[in-house]
Amino acid sequence: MDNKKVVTRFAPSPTGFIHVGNLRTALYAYLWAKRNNGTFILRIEDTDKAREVEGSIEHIMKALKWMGLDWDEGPDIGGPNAPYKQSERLESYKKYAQILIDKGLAYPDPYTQDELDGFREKAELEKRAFLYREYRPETFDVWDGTKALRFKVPEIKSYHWDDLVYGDLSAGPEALDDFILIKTDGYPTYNFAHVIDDLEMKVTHVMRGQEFISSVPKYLSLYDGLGIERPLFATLPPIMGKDGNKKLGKRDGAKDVLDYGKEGYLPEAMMNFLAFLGWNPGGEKEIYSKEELINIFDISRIGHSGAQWNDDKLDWFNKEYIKKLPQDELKNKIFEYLPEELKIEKLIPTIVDRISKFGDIKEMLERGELDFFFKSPDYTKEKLIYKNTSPDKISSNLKEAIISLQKLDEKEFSLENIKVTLMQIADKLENRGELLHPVRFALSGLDKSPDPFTIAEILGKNETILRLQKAI
RNA sequence: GGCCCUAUCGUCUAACGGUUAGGACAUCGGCUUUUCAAGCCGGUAAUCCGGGUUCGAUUCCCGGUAGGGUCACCA
Repeated sequence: MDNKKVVTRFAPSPTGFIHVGNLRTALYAYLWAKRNNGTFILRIEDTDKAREVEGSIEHIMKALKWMGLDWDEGPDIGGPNAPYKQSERLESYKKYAQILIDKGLAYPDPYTQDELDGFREKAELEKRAFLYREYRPETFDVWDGTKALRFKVPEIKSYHWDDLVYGDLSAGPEALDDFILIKTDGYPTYNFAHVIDDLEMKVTHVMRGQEFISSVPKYLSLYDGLGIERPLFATLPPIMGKDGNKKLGKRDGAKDVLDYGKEGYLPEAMMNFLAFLGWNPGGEKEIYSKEELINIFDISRIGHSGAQWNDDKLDWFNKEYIKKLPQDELKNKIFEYLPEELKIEKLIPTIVDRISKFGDIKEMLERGELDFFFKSPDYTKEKLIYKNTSPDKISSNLKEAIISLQKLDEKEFSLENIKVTLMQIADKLENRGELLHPVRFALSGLDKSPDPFTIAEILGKNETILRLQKAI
């Protein structure tokens, strides 16, 4: 096993978008493959034709690409073990099904759906798990494809196995049953298909969520029945919803991965955040680039307990990554969310300080926080007054400010110079607010706004002077 | 109900028998040029409970409790 090239796979079913829980599974599989210079496979598990949603394969691929999880083999690019869609691998499943039939380990299910429902209902009434194998027929018909093909569990026993994350895992014989290999529609079940595919695609590490633990004995009995070597298992702890009481799932509002992109989250931030949801390299560093994650990711440090989804922490990660963005990239990103008249470079620092994701810009605009730039402020005289200062005093302060600012020429009208100029006046006052507040208000007309120096710099000399004169 | 998994601040986690139980997010307080934001500094806050094992348990074992998962011709 040690010398084998590491092969991992992400195997979604095309039933819609993938959410962040799915994405973390993909991320871990990706990181582990890359860490070991191995292969990361994308395989589409489209065996449930009823639930299939059109366009989801493209959607899923788009989501993986968004976060930079490129696959080495997949339905679009092919690979040595193509095809990578289960619906195109029916011959393989048939072949292995025949092997099982020949071994006497597979048989057609003689019961109707109603009969099965009856058995299940009975078990439920008796408050015990339903086990099909208790109804296994004595003699098997020849399978002609019109009935579902079931696996005959070779040996009913407790299974113990080793998991790379959880260590020793076990399940009682109740977990073992004659599950369906091939459905009446001719497609295999996940239980059967994934085992065959993993074998043929030489997958070495199967990484999947905790919800599969109780199914593992079924797979183990199938590996045994087939007489094939099984891969290594790495079980991932669940991601819980915001309330922390349920596994994250679509029906509880788990969002489409691509929606995070639309809201202005950076893929690097999402990757970093997701990597840390259930895994931690130890130590106190938290910001890790993709390359760093690849170098340090270790299956054995994946946690065992469910982690609650936390938007605040994601926002924090995102802000950290926004701050690290190169100027031109930052500018492009921000301008994407800005109307034409506000695509002003001077505005960028003011915006960056006030957002954690680019989508927040939309809300800033809605709240009118940037109105000062293109609208001449509209306010009542009283708003200019600072505490108990008299209107006359305010006026004379503003006049002094204008005179001083006039001395700066256009070129000198920088944040630093404006600040020095205004502070010189303000410091002579009993209260700095007697100047700073009216100036800020005259320029912005807003109760909450950036500081007066910043606004003045953004507006430029002419507009600043104009608004101050108007205020007087 | 059977089977299985889990349990450290509100949240994500570190500490793989000996620490004043560490960090981050959130929260609270302070500072910085009035407001807002950002930034900086600081505070509050945790080993689920009960038994063992041990000189010593967050750490190992058992039992409870709580939470989660699973028992499909879904994956």
